[in-house]
Amino acid sequence: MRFAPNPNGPPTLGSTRGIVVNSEYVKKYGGKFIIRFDDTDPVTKRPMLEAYDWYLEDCKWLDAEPDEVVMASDRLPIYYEYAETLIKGGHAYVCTCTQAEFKQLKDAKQACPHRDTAPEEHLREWGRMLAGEYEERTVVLRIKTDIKHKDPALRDWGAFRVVKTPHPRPEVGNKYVVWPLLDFEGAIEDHLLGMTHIIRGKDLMDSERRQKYVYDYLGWTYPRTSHWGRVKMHDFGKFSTSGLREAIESGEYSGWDDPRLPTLRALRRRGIRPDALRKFFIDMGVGETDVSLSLDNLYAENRKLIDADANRYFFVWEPVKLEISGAESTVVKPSMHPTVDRGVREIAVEQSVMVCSQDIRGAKPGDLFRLKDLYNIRITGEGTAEFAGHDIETIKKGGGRIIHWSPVDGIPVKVLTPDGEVEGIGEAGIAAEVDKVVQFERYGYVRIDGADGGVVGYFTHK
RNA sequence: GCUCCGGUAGUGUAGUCCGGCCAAUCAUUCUGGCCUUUCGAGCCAGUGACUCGGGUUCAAAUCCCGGCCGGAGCACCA
Repeated sequence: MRFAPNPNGPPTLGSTRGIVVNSEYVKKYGGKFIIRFDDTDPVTKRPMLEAYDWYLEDCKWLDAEPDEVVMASDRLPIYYEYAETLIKGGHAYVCTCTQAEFKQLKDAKQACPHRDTAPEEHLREWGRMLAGEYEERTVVLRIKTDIKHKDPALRDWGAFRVVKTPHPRPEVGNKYVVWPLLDFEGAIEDHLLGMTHIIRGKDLMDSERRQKYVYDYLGWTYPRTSHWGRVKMHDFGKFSTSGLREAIESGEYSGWDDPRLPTLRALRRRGIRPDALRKFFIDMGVGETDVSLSLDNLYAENRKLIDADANRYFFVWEPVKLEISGAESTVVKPSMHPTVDRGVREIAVEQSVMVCSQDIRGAKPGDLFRLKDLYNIRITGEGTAEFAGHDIETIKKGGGRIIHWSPVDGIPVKVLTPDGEVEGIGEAGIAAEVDKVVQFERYGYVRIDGADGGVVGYFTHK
């Protein structure tokens, strides 16, 4: 099995499906998992040097460490060799039609003038291509299929073109001016790497039919294939790698791990666990149906994994101060977790606390509230309340609400969410949870990213 | 325009190849209940689907034909 990305950006939720599903088959049935970088386009989908490592990192994180890593840009001489074989056999030809000319002929099921000249001539022209004697977009090597094929997508397709922009990898640089297109590179590699099965997007369905011509000419057997449909994520808008890159460069996003992005780096930073992602994609299966999915399932899986480990804390957003009269100073000790015994936290309270403004908005004097783990209060005015006893039962019977709160000397906390930033105040203990996922009660799970100069958290999910 | 795929509850999925055991699986969402000093977790219950029309058959989600809807390919992108 293989996963064959173009490293022109970091792995996203979409790539994850390829990584997880392919690697899962290997785990289940044996065989090798190979990651092959299809980095044969130095211009339109120019690879990013950092992204090679990002893919490897993320694969490892996803428990999908490849048995082998191949970079297509290292292997151009191999592709040239097979191209030559095909030319000699009369199965490929050098075509100097313009794109528009060829399209017109192809749509009319007509061969172009170059198609039927002698292989020796094409071999000579191929040599000139490799020598750099042709400019970009003036020449292409085509694979002969059936120019009258009823499906226009299968008629004589391009296998190599001229690109004079240097490749971003320094070890490749400007070594080559003739680059293979995906259908050719992939066809050769899948055979050479001993691929028995291919699972990929259904946008590549016609690739199989095109590549089969090459396999037939070379006497090879095509791997077994299956395809999955288009994936739309309604939690994220439409995005493309190049579009994201622009938005990041313009400062719209903070980087490739901005919590608003569907990249794996962002999800990791938000505290999504790799096993949740694996389960999510394995459960999704490999149907050819187009899916429009919501991340609820992923979040639900993740919640099951993190809940037992997530310590509870109070975090108050849109904080407002509430003065409480008649209460004694005290230190409360709420537990870290409601069902798992992991000790307690200590919070000192004098005559005031911070609460969420939305909780007391509209409250009238006389309304009863329970400050969770502390005591009952009765509202007496705008921003003021009075102590109303310790007995939880009165709240349960009287129907007052239980709300959370924060000490007035708490620490500032900023949470980065897919919908923007939320600022507030929280317990001091949060600062000790860096790199862990905690649950802010009545808010959601948050991964604490840093605590220097105020706590910054990445919102995981509710 | 030509060609190729697909269509099971709000969402994803099992079942479709080899018709009956499918008044249709699982997960999630939503609703309600229990429990609980979280609007969290756990437990319980409920709502909710075979795209439509025809055909074959004793019997169709499953096979055939047509319509409708959705997606993809027809690049010197991957």
